[in-house]
Amino acid sequence: MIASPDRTPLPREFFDRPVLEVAPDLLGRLLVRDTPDGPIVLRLTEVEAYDGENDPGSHAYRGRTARNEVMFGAPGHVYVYFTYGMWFCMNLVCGAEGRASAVLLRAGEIVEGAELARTRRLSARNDKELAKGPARLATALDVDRSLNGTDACATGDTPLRILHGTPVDSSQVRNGPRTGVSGEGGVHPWRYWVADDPTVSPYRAHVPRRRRS
DNA sequence: CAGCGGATATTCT
DNA sequence: GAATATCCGCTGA
Repeated sequence: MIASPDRTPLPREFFDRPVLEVAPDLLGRLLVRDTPDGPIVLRLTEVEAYDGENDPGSHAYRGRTARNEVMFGAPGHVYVYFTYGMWFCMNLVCGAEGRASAVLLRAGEIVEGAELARTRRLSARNDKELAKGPARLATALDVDRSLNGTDACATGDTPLRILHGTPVDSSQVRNGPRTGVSGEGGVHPWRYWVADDPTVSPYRAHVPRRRRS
């Protein structure tokens, strides 16, 4: 008998810990996105840790900028960035305020509201692909710049909240190199995923691509 | 299935 | 000016 997922919110203290502790602990948690048409609920299956100013792969590595400002703020808030000219990706800020670490939400399983997610993910060939990859996840949950800086731990009127769900047993957590991270930052095995889960994205090493003339 | 290149704009150097 | 925490569609096996 499997216990049903715990639908109570994760407290802010959950995020106020070192990011390498928080990241694997996020697997199996539930993200609730309230849209005008109804809620979409996602079970997290793949995440990546970025450890502030010490981490060459982190957006915060070269200090505070307009883009990464939210990373330097309080834990439990949402950091959204825009990349490759087309895509949004979302993170949850971790550690004490000023630590500038965050967890990139890379993939998950839509457990409720799949019909709503499908309307934005028309290229997905099946429901397992709806949120298989960080930009796909953000697209499926209708996450864009407007959610940057919002509080995922706030009670009440928030567009996005995170719930306890059912944490994944450590025996089922795998880890390996981060995806698409260039240079020295690529060496850290700070990508975490649920073993054998079909919604986890395929690993791709970073490939620098020159802009066409 | 793998490999490739195009799309696209913000961000930082 | 160059790189990017990516995805998609096409090609060839």
